[in-house]
Amino acid sequence: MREDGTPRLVLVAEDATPPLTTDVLEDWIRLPATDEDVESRVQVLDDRVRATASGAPELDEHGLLHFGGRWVPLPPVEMRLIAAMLDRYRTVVSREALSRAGWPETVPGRNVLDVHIVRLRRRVADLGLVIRTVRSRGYLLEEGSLESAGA
Amino acid sequence: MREDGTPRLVLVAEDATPPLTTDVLEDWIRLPATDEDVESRVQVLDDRVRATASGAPELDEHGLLHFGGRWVPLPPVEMRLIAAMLDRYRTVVSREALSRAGWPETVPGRNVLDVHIVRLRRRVADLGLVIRTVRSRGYLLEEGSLESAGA
DNA sequence: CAGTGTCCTTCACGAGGACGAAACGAACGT
DNA sequence: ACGTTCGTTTCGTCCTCGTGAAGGACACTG
Repeated sequence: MREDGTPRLVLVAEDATPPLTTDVLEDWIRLPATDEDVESRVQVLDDRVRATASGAPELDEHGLLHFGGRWVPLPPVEMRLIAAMLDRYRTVVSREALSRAGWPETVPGRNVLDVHIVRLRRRVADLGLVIRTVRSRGYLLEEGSLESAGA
Repeated sequence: MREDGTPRLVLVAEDATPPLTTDVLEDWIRLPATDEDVESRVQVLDDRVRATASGAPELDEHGLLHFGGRWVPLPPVEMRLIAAMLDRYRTVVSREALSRAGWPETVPGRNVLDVHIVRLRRRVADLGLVIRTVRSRGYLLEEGSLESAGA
C-alpha cells in the first residue's frame, strides 16, 4: 500500500507479469501503450488521490462554510443547522435535534425545518455536499458522490 | 458507482476512449488483450470486493445498515427483521422468530412477512447482501456470491 | 409420471404518514 | 428602494405497510 498517498503507475514489459495489488492508488499498464491510455490511467489515479484526501467541511466564525476549496455564506438559522450536522458529520441527526439547534429559544412549526432544509440543500450543493433524508429519523450530511458542483 | 457492489471490467474497443470513473470496483482494458491480462484485472477487482465487503454488516441505532463502505436506510419493520438476522448472521432464522422480531405486539398475517422479505431482499441487494430461503425452516442472511465482471 | 397440497415469491392496490417545494408576505439590514 | 432572511400556507409526491391474488417451486402420493 502507498503509505504516503502517492499514486503509482507500473509499466509492465511485454513479457512480464502484471502486479496484483488491491491498492486503489496503484495501477499498471501493458507496454507498448498509447499516450491516451497512459493519460487515462494517470488521470484516474489523480482523481482518486483528490477523492481520498478531501477532509470534512468547516464552518468558520463568520458563518462561512468551507469545503473543497470553495465556500458559501450561511444566514444565522442555517448556520446553526449546519453546525449541528457537522458535529455528527456522516451520521444521522434527528429533526428534534435540528429544531433545537436552529431555534434555541422557540419551538418552530411543523414545516419550518423542512423549508430550511430545502434552502440549505441548495446552498451546500454548490460545495459538493449533500443532505440525505433518512425517513422518520432525521437527516445526514455527507459529500456528494462524484458530483459536478457549480462555481 | 456500482450500486450493488458488483465489479465491472469494461472492454474497450481498439478505437474507443477508456472510461474515467474513480470507482475502485470498475476497471477497463484495451482490446485486443491476452487472457493473462484480463485474468489479472478480474482478480484484482474480486480481491477489492472481498476487501471492501469483509466483515459482518452492521445496523446502527438510526436504522442504517452498513456494509462494504455503503449504507441503506431501513424502515422500522425491516430494521427489526434485519436485526434478528444479524444476531444469527449466516445461520437460519425461523419464520416464527422473524415474525416475533418484526411485530412484537401483534401476530402478522401469513404473507405479511413474505412481502417484507421481498422488500428487504431488494434493499440489502444494493449492499451486496443476500437473503436465502431454507424451505420450511426459515431464512438466512449472508454476503452475495463474489461474481466475476461481465462484458 | 401426473396429481395434489404446501410453501414461497411477486405483483398491484390503497390508506395513511412523512417529506419536498413553490409562493406569499412580513421583517430586517443597507 | 432593494435584496435577503424567514415563517406560513398549500399542494404534491414519495414511502411505508398491510391486503388480496396469481403463480412458481418443491415434496409427497398414488
